[in-house]
Amino acid sequence: MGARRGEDVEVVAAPGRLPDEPAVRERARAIPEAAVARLAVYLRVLSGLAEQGVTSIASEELSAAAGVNSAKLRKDLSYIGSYGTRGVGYEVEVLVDQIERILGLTRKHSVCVVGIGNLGHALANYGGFPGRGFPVSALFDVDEDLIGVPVGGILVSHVDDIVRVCSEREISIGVIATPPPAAQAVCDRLVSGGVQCILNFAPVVLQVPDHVEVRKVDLAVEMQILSFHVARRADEAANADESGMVVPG
Amino acid sequence: MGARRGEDVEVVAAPGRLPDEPAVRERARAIPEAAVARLAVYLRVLSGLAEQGVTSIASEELSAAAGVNSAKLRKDLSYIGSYGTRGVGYEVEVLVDQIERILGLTRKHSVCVVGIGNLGHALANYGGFPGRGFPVSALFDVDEDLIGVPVGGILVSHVDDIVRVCSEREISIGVIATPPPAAQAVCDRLVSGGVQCILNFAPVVLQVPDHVEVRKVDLAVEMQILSFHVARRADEAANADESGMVVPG
DNA sequence: CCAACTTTGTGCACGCGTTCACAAGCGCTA
DNA sequence: TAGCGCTTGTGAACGCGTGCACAAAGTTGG
Repeated sequence: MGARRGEDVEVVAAPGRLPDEPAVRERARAIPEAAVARLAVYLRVLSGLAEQGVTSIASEELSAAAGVNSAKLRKDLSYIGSYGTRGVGYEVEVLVDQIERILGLTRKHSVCVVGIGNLGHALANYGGFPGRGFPVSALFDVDEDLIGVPVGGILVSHVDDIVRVCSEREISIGVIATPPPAAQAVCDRLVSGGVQCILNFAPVVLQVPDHVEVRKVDLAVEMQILSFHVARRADEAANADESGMVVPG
Repeated sequence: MGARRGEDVEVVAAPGRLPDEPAVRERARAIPEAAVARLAVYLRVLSGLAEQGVTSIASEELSAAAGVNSAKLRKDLSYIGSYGTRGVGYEVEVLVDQIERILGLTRKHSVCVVGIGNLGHALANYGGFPGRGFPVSALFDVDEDLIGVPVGGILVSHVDDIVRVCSEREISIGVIATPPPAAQAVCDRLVSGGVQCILNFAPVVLQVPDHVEVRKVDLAVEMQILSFHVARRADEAANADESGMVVPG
């Protein structure tokens, strides 16, 4: 849900393509975003299973563990190819490899965190991020007292050096954990530094060029959505009440 | 994206309802989740405008500030009623009040945070959460060294006391920031303690009863989605390359 | 080797959310 | 007060994602 996205992605998949051509790359483009998010969840569940020594699993069981229905799981997996065996199920290791390939986890993506406050600290210490590796290879802040201090094994640099450091260390993903007013300026520098994707924790709508992908994690919004549901429940209860409904039990 | 949601919400809105009846409560149920999330964003933008002394605004300008198109903005606002003036725009204060009402922000919702590690610390110190208040009124951890220690002004309690403390302080929203293995047990206790909604930071698919709402914030998944986009871009570039495309510039 | 059973992969239909485009409504001006 | 221009609010069409249900395919047992 970046500032502008999709909008005009007109070409979803080449329509008149030869059927025998693999077209993996075109296929990748056609995977719905929601499915990509679920694939990441499947990957985690599968990794857990692999550690437990499970080698094979059916869609029914895997879908239950991932909290979706089995048809959706199979459709999601079909986006990346046919790696199951009918009558048997899926080989865990094969799925793990294929999902990692599609998600681009075979290459390591260097990450930087900007804003080493409470949240930034937490993110920096997260340690390469759960699951396999997104190495955090740069940290930035404005506070002079923090510059040069190691956090989670990385030395904090000054935000003025974002462009240079990001270029040097080939950072592809930037995480913004600054106060809201600083976010847009930091974002601009990350873009100048060649960062392709941004994960934004600041409650601000970022403006970015079309070639940069933004995802935002907005705690206030999440809380307010929950608040909405609490209110909705309360209203429902009030409604049921005034319409003379008998309380069960 | 809780474990199970929606599924069978058959009743979307009473079909043959009298047109003159307000039916605000029924209306509330019909607001799509995506629209609720955007309403929260509009609310933040509007609050900022109000502070700057702006009293009135048109959909075109507001939508630009929120990063959506104007038609979507107007449709979203129409879900909560007709509070605009044709030919003029919307009164900022009116919109703020109405969105707050719909989101249930008129009542304060007490929040608790479970797991006072790096992330939990950050959340506890977030200070009533951005925008107007979600007072954090309880903190929990297993670590004996943390029990009784004040974090962000609140004393940390033991996770064994979750049920009692949540009941006593009428906590309606629980935030889980524990390691993955502890998440489900903590979740069960929160539910027993009467918590209605859960915000889950642990990379685990939580199982909850139907009457509890779960939202998850999964950093690993977010990173992997970004990774997918990086990979997609790289593939596109490779494609364009091998098809003999001329690099612009 | 055949039959029965199991599970995948997917065509199709349904429903929700987004977008378009315009009618309805309000204010301003003459 | 009538006409004009602007902006809202929404009916309708479109497109995407979800869920169903079944054909295809593979395995096991006789």
